Amino acid sequence: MNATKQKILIKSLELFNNRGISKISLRTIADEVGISVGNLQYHFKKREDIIEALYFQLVEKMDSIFFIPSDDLLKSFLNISKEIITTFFEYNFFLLDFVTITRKNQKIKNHYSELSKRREVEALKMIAILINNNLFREELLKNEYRSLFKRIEIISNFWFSSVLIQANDLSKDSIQEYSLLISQSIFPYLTDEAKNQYVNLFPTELV
Amino acid sequence: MNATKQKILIKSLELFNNRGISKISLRTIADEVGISVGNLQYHFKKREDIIEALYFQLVEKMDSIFFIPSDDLLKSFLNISKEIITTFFEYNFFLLDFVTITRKNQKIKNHYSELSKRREVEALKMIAILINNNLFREELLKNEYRSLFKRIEIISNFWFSSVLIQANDLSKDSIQEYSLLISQSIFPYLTDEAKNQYVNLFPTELV
DNA sequence: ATTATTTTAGGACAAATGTACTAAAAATAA
DNA sequence: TTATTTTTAGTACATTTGTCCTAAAATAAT
Repeated sequence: MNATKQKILIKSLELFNNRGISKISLRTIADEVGISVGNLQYHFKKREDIIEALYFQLVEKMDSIFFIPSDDLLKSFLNISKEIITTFFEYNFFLLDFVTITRKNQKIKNHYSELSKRREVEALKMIAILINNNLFREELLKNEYRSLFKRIEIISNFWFSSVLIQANDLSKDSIQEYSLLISQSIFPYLTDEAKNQYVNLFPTELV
Repeated sequence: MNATKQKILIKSLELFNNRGISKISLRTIADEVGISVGNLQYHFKKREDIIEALYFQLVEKMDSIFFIPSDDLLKSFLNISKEIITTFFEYNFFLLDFVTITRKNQKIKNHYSELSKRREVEALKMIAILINNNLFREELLKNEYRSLFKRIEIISNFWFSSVLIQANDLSKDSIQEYSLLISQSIFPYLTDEAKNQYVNLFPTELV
């Protein structure tokens, strides 16, 4: 990719993350990159194009997460959510303005919607395997694991927001806290055998 | 309260909910109410004042939820989250722009932050009672119930957003779906006795 | 009835923003 | 070297927005 285009994306991401998407005008970006607005618009005709480009960067990174191999089933399942949050962190502006962005950009909205459906299928397949391996218990309620997935999805998408509505900045430290929030939500569904494995993975977490 | 002031708040709430806070200018509100912008500003000096007024309306309604008495401990615990979501629904604009609003308005941010802390204490007290009554099991992990509270808080605050980033409108029907999401997240922490009660409360939910 | 106060309307302003347009400069191809 | 294409800068414009200000109208107080 063109060097200027690259620089624009990097700087935009930084500015969006730090000050919020609505605070960043094209002039601000151009100034920070050290180019003219005219030039900026040569590379990205519409402001929305920058956001779209960043979105698809994010999606690409997210996709790669699901291909990290591991022989330890439970461990890799627990790790995925942490990986997701870490990647989201790099693009947190997007999650902080998730509603605003999808409200304005039908393309992103549709794409995300499809993505989310695919993720759900993948996750449920993974859980089915975990049940087969006697690591997750059987469902006791209807769609119990679909519910679990939905909850994890919401928390992954919005924990940044939930931090920021109270705190004044987004520290990387809180990733640990929030990935624990998700791990703990999985714990009750584990079989006794898997609970032992869990305790080995998070030894400090036992009461 | 002054009649005009009342009308402004009602209309603003409606407009904010339907079109998103950022799409609604003072002119739009004035037009819809049928008054001049000058008059609008006589009643609310700053745009922010309207939002603040609506926020404190919401808080007042939320407070009343926690005083609904019930003799059935588990039932009332499960009902609270549904009540919260129903009330949030009336003010959904607020949750959809939670980050933007708190980013701009330190007063609301501080107030919400304190509120959230108080709610956590209340919730944990309630759970302690439920444990004493043999309805919830003991904690197996450190801060397990604090985590549970946090998750429920995030889901309550952001499920609107999570619906809207995929769907095009916010239907009242989905309240049922999302309150179930929360109930189900509580289920694994119940004692066998309480699980029976749960199944009686949601008979269709059994696998 | 008059005076004072509250409420309303309407216009004006300054600032910000996305975008369109033109022309110069730089890089590349012929 | 010349011609062509790509990249850059700078300006201008239309629109929107929150807020301010003044004066008229309506209401309340005396």
